[in-house]
Amino acid sequence: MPEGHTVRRQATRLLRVLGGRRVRASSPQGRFADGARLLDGRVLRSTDAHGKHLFAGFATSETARPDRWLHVHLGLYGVWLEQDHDPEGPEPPRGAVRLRLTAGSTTADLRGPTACEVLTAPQVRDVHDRLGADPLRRDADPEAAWQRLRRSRTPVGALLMQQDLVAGVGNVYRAEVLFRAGLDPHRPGSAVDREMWDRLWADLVALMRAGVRAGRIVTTRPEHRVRRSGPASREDAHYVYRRTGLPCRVCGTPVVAEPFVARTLYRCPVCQAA
DNA sequence: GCTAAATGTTGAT
DNA sequence: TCAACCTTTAGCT
Repeated sequence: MPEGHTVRRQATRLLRVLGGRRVRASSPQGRFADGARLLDGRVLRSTDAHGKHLFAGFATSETARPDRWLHVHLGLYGVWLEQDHDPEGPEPPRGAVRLRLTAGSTTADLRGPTACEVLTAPQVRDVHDRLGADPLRRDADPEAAWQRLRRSRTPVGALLMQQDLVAGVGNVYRAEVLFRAGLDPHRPGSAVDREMWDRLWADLVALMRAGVRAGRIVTTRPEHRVRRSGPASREDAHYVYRRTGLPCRVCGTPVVAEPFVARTLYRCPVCQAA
């Protein structure tokens, strides 16, 4: 589930349902008992997303500035589950719930995150500082990313996944944006020209914004789908991601998959020729 | 019904 | 380089 667009949605959602309210925090699973205690009884004042990292600012009152932040990274399995319930209380936790946040009749359960911790302001700044340009953020600095990319011999397909370069891109957006650009993932960053980088960045901004709106990743243009009208079906959502052996939507060549930097890389060998 | 893989990162070896 | 985190789903039988 979680690439940058998902985390952005969750940040918005969390603020909408729990923002401005005094929150009960607990760790039914027990692993985050100390952290939950630090948040329990505080007011959720703000949320933010940078790449795949979510921050939630908690304060002592409805008007105070946040003085501690919940920092969550979902990793591969992590998930937020929200429930509406009557005032007597939420349903008992299902599965291993690391953190439960409740205000009024709304509860958000966090399960399976890679990171879940309470940070101070300087520590939050440290996390931001080691993250790169997020296509979903207004303060993103694609120029800095370009300056690093153009000096790197690392394949562009690997660079796009480096969160300190571009934040929020995962395996789906990586594969899809490279396909849409007609770019071989193995090409070194230094062999990507400025025009191509600008195109990649603009496409990431457009695709990820669409992902935030739709709540899912859709990268295909209608003319490349089996069903050309209406919302894209699950089968029609991607050009190459998880389409190993299926014909490329543009040229018909079977899509190939290969292990690449500890992940599976999908591409069309013709549309993305070296 | 079972197994493997999955949109990710960290920390140990 | 690999295990761990922890759950869901796709693809088998």
